[in-house]
Amino acid sequence: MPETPITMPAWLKRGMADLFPSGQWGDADQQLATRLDEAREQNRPLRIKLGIDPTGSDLHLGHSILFRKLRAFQDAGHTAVLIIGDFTARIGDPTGKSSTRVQLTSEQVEANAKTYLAQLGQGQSAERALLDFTTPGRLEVRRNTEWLADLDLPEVIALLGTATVGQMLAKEDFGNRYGSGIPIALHEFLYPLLQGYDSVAVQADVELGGTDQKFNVAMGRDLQRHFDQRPQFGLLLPILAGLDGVQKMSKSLANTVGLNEDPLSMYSKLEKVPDALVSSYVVLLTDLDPEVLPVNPRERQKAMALAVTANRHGIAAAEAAQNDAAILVSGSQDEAASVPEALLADVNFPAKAFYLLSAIGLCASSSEARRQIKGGAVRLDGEKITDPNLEFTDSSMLMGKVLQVGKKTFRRLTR
RNA sequence: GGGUCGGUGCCCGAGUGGUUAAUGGGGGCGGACUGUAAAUCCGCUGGCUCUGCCUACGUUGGUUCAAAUCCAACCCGGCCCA
Repeated sequence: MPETPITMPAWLKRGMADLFPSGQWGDADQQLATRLDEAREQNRPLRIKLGIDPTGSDLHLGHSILFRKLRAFQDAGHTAVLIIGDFTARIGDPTGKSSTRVQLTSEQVEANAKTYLAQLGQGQSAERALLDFTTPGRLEVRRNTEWLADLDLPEVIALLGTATVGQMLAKEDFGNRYGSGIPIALHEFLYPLLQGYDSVAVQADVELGGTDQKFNVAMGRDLQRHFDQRPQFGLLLPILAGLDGVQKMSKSLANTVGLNEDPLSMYSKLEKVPDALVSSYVVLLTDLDPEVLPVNPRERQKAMALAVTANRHGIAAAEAAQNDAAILVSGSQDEAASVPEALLADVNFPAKAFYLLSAIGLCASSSEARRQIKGGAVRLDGEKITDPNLEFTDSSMLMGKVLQVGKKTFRRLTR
């Protein structure tokens, strides 16, 4: 006789894109709410797995969706198991065809892992931290070299034996690549298996991931069964759309907001995300009720940008950023407090305008700087510069002035 | 291993001996407009303290006054065969 279905708490459901298995009825292996309930009764926290590959140095808002959910589990008393994929990262993720796969050294991987942890709030004040690093029992940080580095060939072969080529090709991206003649290296097939094996190694009850991770998370379930463990639940969250509003937020697409960006640039980027994205940003990146947002689309953007920025930097800094963003656009730079500074010490005088822009990093190259000037994008204290070769004889004539490229990139020149 | 087709700028993709930093599209950036948006229109889109110079069409070498374009070897990939 079926039990009454247990409703899932709101914190769990918020933003959720997929949950499997997710039967309305069923025992603790079929229904996450039941498993949560069981955990409470037995006073045994669930183990919530989230894996990250330390292949870069910056985390962005897209990542933070997952960390926020992980944090919600922590706050509900469960154990976050953060897996740093140092093994897989070192081999180099082969996804993406022609790019030479950079083999990261273990030193680089470890350095990246450290910056990740710092961005998540390790060693920082608890209120700003994305994860709870301090409450005992709430966080385990594990590196998968711990169990992957020592697998021997028979074990690897056994792992490979648990899946078929057909299953692999059923995975969307493998299937697409195969279908359109883009090479797939054999060892790429090993990745889902290794990620699944991570679940075995840490005995995960739940694995968090983006919706693109469904295959890998499901693989974890298969492997756990294979190793006589209770299979984990897969809780998938949406992939955050990037600032372009179309593609996923990804550093290589240059449409990200970094977690350690200053409040002003964070706010400035967020307040102009496409209207269609505002609600999803609110749901996925804040605790606000989307219902309470202003109706006016412009005001919605601002409210969202303020909330997300405040989440990271505190409400005071976020409000200052909002204020400064408005001031900067209206053209009165002098009143804005939080304009990032640029050091004139890096510039050799006399300096022509195009060289100045590239020397302080406002433009990617001096050719780029010439183009921007010719395109009418560059202003010094609000006054348009039209001649790329305009020469500044020494730094004193520039001190304290605000140099601007386009509508939203500003630097205050200092020594 | 054999056959065959192919490797061009951020991406796709033209170009098959000579005003070629290389058509076109996408993307990106900038300008106008606007809601700091979308849509639309316009411009730009290798680098260099730049009236010029340098580096670019898988790699290396060769032919030529001249090569992304011809030749050779090599590297890498798709497909078919084994």
